[in-house]
Amino acid sequence: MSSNYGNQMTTISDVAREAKVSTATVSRVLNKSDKVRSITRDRVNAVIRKLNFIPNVNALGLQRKKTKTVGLIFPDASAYYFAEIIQGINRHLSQNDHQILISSAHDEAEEIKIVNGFVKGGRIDGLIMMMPSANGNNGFKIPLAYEIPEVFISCEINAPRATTILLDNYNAAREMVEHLSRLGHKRIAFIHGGEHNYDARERYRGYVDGRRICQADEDVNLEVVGNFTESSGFQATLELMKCKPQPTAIFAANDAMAIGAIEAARALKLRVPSDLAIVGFDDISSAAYMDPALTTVHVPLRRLGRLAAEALLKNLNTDSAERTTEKIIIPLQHVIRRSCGSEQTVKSESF
Amino acid sequence: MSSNYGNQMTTISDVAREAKVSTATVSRVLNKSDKVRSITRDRVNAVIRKLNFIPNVNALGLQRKKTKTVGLIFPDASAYYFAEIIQGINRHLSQNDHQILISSAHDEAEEIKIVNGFVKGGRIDGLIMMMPSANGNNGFKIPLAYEIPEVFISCEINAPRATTILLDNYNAAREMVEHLSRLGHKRIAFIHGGEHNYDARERYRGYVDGRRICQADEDVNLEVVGNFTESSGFQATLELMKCKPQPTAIFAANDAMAIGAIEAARALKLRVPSDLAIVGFDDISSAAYMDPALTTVHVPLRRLGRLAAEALLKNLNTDSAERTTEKIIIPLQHVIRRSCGSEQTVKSESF
DNA sequence: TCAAAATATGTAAGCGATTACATTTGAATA
DNA sequence: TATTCAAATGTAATCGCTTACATATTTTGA
Repeated sequence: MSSNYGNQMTTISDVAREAKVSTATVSRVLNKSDKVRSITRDRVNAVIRKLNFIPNVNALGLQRKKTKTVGLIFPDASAYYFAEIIQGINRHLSQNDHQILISSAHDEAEEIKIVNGFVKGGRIDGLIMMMPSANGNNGFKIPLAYEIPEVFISCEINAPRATTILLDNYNAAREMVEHLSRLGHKRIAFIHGGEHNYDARERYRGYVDGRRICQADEDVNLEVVGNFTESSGFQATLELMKCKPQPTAIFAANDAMAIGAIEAARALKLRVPSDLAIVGFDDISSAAYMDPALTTVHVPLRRLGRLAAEALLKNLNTDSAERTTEKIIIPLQHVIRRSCGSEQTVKSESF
Repeated sequence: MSSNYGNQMTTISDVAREAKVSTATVSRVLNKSDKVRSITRDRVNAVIRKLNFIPNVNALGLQRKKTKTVGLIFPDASAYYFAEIIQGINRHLSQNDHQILISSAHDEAEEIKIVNGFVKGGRIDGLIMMMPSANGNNGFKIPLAYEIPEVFISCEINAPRATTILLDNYNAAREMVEHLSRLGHKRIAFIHGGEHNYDARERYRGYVDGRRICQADEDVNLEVVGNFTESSGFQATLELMKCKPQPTAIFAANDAMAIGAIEAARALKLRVPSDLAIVGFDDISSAAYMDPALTTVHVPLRRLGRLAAEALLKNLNTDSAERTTEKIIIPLQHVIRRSCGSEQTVKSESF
């Protein structure tokens, strides 16, 4: 049983002994202090290389109160979202010599517990949180009290001295409705992603406003609530098509539900887009390969991740008093494909 | 500039002072030692709760040589794979009070550097590596020298005292060919995933053997190399269909390439499955929703992740001398849908 | 050449925990 | 009540590193 780091950890003392200097000097070399004679520096560096010495992170963290580690919290749900964003974050952080500690939380109580452990345990220097279900008024207060830099992705907490990164869901959704309207649709249905989700709420808001602006039908029967899964999109569509008069277009709050909607249309022997136009949101990778290819809104998830990482790094060496409250909004672009029935801008998918 | 943990970190001394005991006693309470009088224990616990004390992880790591952290290395590539597996790992580890430090590496040199930093830096207690491109003979030696427990996912390094978890790609691929053969196909083409990938090589091996067993055509023109992307599947299919006589079935080494193949068939005005049967491997979530729904092999990625986490945890408190070399092979199941043209087992996709 | 100034290096305390060992406490026994 | 001994608690060293301060060395200038 038990075991320490297993093999011999080389420590700074080993290096000092071998190089015939004190640990202080080794430390100065490691930290690129300028007050070391170059001949000494070379000797120490040679030993460091020879022994393959890497400073112990725990000792560093204990002493410096910095761990070069960033915490990343995300909900269990959307694997695709998560995977893409984390890829963006990861790339940028590792290029800047920082590590990522991850954890997923189902609810806010769990989230608070995790963040609490990370921060008070001295594990992390900064925090990136993805929690679309949070909304300022449900008591999500604790993490904000900590004085490490924080970046919130897609949630509407108005966190002072933190950075919030949001997608411009509202305008993209409104413009999508306008696009459908220009194609002649009057009865444009919407499959909601669920009240508890920030992105979903914003997309819905864009839909409602777009519908009004275009003077399309404002029938509440044209709105059904799904939960971002294919099967909910399928069910929602069956529901919507019972409505009289039937909708001629369906706008799903994400691509997965749009795929379910297409499947449902097929089950109902409706042709997409001629009988029923269907559009989504996200531009997942398969959207371009489906039949018909899905008209949707492109969401640059990796870029989102990179922006989050950049924002965090910027604040990592900043005293909390100097930090500002920032909100970054990412504009979104439509990708017009076949499923909306528009022929005007059919981009040839470049294989 | 600068900043420590920001707000007051409560330390064990704060607790000791407040509870009027020594830090040793607080430590004993924290570690559930039985030699603390219950009245003292209660008093200390009350203070711990009152001050919201959480032990500093760096101090713990320095002292105990254990960080309750597991390193997770994966290649940059396959987001879907990664996301699913990590979800499985994450769930199991967090239930068992362990954190995950992630990093992605493009090549093995980078990988070695990262692992080296993690291990010698004292950051992690164990390691899970996903690196399908590794193969025992290309000098991937260094991580194996460390004495922390290791789990390798989908790679064929024969690591002593480590656990390797593999998918039963070979048999699943062979059986898929047999299935196509039973449907009457003689010219079964294969889109390879690339020589550098373990899963791809195994699937190819299964294809070759299946083809021979079924006495299907053994024409090298029926084999094209792709790279696991949709577009490579598209290109590969255009290539394959130039072959005379044309293949009547295409087996793609993963679903993404199968999707590209279907797209290509569509471009060539071929109907799937009547003109050309197409099958994939992975069972990605959209496979069931495509048109036609994709016949494929289901790969239980989350379970794979959980198994990896379990295997690692099991070894975490085991001395390296007591560790055994283990190999876990996960059997795979086919999912027969429409794209292969089989009507015998069409499972109704349950919405 | 020698003192003063400037620069390089060493010494030792401390970061926040654990733990071997020493000491105190209190219950049991005579 | 005094004595003994086990149980409870405290003291201080330690983990690997940084850094203020002390000391040693080199450089500079007269």
